[in-house]
Amino acid sequence: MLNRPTEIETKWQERWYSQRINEANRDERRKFMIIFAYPGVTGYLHVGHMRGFSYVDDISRYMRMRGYNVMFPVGTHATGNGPISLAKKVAAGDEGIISYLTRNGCPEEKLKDLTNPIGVVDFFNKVYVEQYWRRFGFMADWRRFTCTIYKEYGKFIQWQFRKLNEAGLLIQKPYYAPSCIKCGPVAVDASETDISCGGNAETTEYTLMKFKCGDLVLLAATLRPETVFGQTNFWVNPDVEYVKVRHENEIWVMSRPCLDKFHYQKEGLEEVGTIDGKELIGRMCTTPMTGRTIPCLPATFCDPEVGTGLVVSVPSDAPDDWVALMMLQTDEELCKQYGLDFEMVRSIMPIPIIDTKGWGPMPAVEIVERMGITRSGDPKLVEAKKIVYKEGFHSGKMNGNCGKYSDLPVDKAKDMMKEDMLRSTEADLFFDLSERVVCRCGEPVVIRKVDDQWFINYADEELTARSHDQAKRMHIIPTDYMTNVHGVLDWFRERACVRQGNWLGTRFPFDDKWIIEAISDSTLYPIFYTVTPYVNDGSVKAENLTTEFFDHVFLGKGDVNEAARASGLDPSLLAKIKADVDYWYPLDMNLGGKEHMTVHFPAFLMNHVAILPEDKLPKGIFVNWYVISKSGKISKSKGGAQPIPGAAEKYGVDALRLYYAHIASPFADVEWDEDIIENYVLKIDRVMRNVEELAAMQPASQMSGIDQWLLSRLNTRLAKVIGGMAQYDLKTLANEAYFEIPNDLKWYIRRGGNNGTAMRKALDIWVRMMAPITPHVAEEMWEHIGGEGFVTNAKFPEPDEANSSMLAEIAEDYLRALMDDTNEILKVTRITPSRVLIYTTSQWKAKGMAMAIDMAKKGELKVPTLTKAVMQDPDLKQHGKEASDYARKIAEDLMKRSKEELVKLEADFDELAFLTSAQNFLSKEMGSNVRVFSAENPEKEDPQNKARVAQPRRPAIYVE
RNA sequence: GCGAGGGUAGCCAAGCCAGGUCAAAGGCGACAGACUCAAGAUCUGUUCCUGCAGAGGUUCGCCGGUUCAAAUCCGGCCCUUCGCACCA
Repeated sequence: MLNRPTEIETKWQERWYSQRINEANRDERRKFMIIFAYPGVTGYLHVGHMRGFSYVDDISRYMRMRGYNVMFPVGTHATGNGPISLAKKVAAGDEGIISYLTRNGCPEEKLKDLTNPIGVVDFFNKVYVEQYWRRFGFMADWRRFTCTIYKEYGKFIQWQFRKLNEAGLLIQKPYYAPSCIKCGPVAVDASETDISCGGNAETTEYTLMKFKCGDLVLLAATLRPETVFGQTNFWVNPDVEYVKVRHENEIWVMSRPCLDKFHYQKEGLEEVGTIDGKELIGRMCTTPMTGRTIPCLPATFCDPEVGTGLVVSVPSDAPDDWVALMMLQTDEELCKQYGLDFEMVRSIMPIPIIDTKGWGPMPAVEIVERMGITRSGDPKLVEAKKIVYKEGFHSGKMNGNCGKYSDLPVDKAKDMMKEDMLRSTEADLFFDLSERVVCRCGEPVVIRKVDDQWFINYADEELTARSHDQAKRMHIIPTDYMTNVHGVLDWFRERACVRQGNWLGTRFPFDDKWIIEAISDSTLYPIFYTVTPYVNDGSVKAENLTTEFFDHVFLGKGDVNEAARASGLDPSLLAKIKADVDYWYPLDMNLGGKEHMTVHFPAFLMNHVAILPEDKLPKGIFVNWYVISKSGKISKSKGGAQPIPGAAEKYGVDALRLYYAHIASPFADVEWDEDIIENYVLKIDRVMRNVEELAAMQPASQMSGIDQWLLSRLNTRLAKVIGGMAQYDLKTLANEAYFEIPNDLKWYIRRGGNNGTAMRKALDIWVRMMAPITPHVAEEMWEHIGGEGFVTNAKFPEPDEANSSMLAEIAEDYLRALMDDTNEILKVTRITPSRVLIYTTSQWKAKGMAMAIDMAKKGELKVPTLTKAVMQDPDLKQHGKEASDYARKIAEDLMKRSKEELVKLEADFDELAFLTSAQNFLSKEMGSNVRVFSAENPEKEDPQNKARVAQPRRPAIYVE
């Protein structure tokens, strides 16, 4: 056998792929189609990504060994601006990106290809397929590869959108989206793919309320429109210069940063001048809705960067306002300075507006007092605001001061009052980010209004209901997600599905200015893999992929000849493709990382439900967790993780695959730790040497007890593995095949097993069990033990009743327990034994046990019942108190036993004969002479009268 | 804020849904022994506490409950991780 992993990998990959056993073609077998959610082309991937990918290959290999015709296609997702921005940087000679590329193995001469986005995509497509997936020996059908920017893929996506439109699921309405002022829309997310800072920012919706102030309109931005009835005054920052902005017939006042941002959200804003905050102070303005007159007062906490830089004061419910008001009301000097009438200021009283359980009428006043806050800018105010807001929002009710909104819960009143003010044009909307966000290009990110944004209406009730139904029928792993996915489906709303700007992707079929967005073009795609081989071999071209083509092959619409005419394809080819689609689809399993739980998986499901007939809806979802580094998630954009080819070379592909499968349940994050990987490298090596040594064993015709034991054990393990794999439990497979079975084999050898015939059977089973997870070394071992063909194509072993031997398993368990007991005695007594004497149970105890088991099986076992029965039996009765003590003891013991254990205990197992046959083994193990007697043997040696404590399955032991 | 997960021996990690075979698989580490000139590999034993006879005691985040019986079921609490929409 070869022993260098890389040699083994190369050898078998060449054979697999040259014989094309990885290619999936329709035949009579049951089919199984599995994919992983294709990765985005954003640069080099890292060892963490291989976790989920390798699960798919493990499962696909297992399923093919179980007799399924398995299709495992791969592809990539290149939609978006990732490739564009990468190409730009390479073109600009950015040193960071170039060092990142070369460090990951990009040859110098390739760099020039990476200066354009398509070059980037082509390059990485090759890297993913060759350096990752083929390198890992995947049984993927490479002929089916596709990428989201291929023009044929685009045809498919356009068809998908036509179908969504026909289903009435495309809608158009205004949208407020984060957008770089230069690059267009960006994703604001913590991994900061598009942006260089501000990943945790959220979009906040402010209600802009208008306050008439002479010929001006002051705009106050608020998150709490429901507090209108509690407004007592207006806050202006005296140190800020505000701008006057003409909008239609009004002159609005706001801070300059606000105007800068507002431009992206509102048409027709024209700056017509500026006004100092100081000038506004002391003026009176009119509140919206209530039409009251309130004064403008000075406040330094008004930040021009937040909202409009102008704030309306609700001291009853806003701690900031109450504190500022208190300060002003006790500072006559300051009031004078601004020319304010001190008495007027002092006469301002908070107006209670919300009743909140556990609070008085004015929570802000209350909490400020409780927390001992006395001045603006106190950091405790942040917390105070949070508490009051939260309590009020969730459990508050508008009180009698609130006109027609009285008695409404706060969360309802909030929406109603906002809507009412918007309708009466007393308010407007303004969106802002909760923190500063900067694009990768260095320009700020703002919220931009898009008037005619297209959405996919995932909120559609019928679609949602049907998706729920399908989700219930699906095999969703882990089971937690099976329950959770329903919540997600309900929460799923309209989703913006197209965008403008410099992006790779498919043109929106109804309006060329839009490009279909990155998530919307990656939901229905698994079905496209049924067509890709024909695209890739040239028999179907982009122009053939007409609506009629897809309607016919995917939906079974229309006559084949009509569809052939419309698509320009031969009817026989069309019929063949349709038959393929009907054979392969639905998709049996879609595996993806946990990040897909709230967006990709529901969208994947809903698009299928929206477009495809019932018999083509997906059947399974598998969610896997991450490999993380010590510092947190290994991030694509931040790098720092081991490149995949380097890891493959260093550890060997099979060791890595075993690591992924065995290190933890797929539903837990694991930490990448090189020392742990090394252990798996050793494990693979050990297993191979094991097989080599065991295969050399000479055949024997006679089956001994230990031979039977070995085969029976394998049987038991197989049953467990196959049971687990019904849930794709790769960890159990890995644990049994690579850890438990080697331990069994060790025991077999230790017990003197040396039957090559039995071993041959065992190895045949064992090697096949290893084939799904570590296929390369499994092939190597399979070849070595004389297996036929590829183990990849072999059947997965199944438990064979003929190999099962309960007695053999009972015997070895019994022996182990005896050895453990003896060891414990030796440990406690610190005796180095010169002689060990063992006594098996006496007949009357065996009889008592049988009676107890009988009762236990009927569920009648109780201490008094057994004691009574025992004392009525003449054989037992003669042992008097010893018998009744024994009865109590075994009754207590057996009541705790499971059914399986009772069956084992009941089995007719001859302890004396077995131990006698194991006498030599025990002597060798103990390093001393071991002798076995029946407790009833009158000839026995029994210096300390130990024999009488012997029980069934619990021999007495004497050491000296 | 909304939603979901997790806390198991020195460490990693099964077990929990279907309570009893659980002082709790497996791995790693550590210690001791065998083999070896030696190291490594391999094999054997030990690795919560106590114990000179195979036993007993206390454990599965904390508190309480259900039960003959709880790591497992129920309630509350503490800590922690994750997802939340133009990243896929």
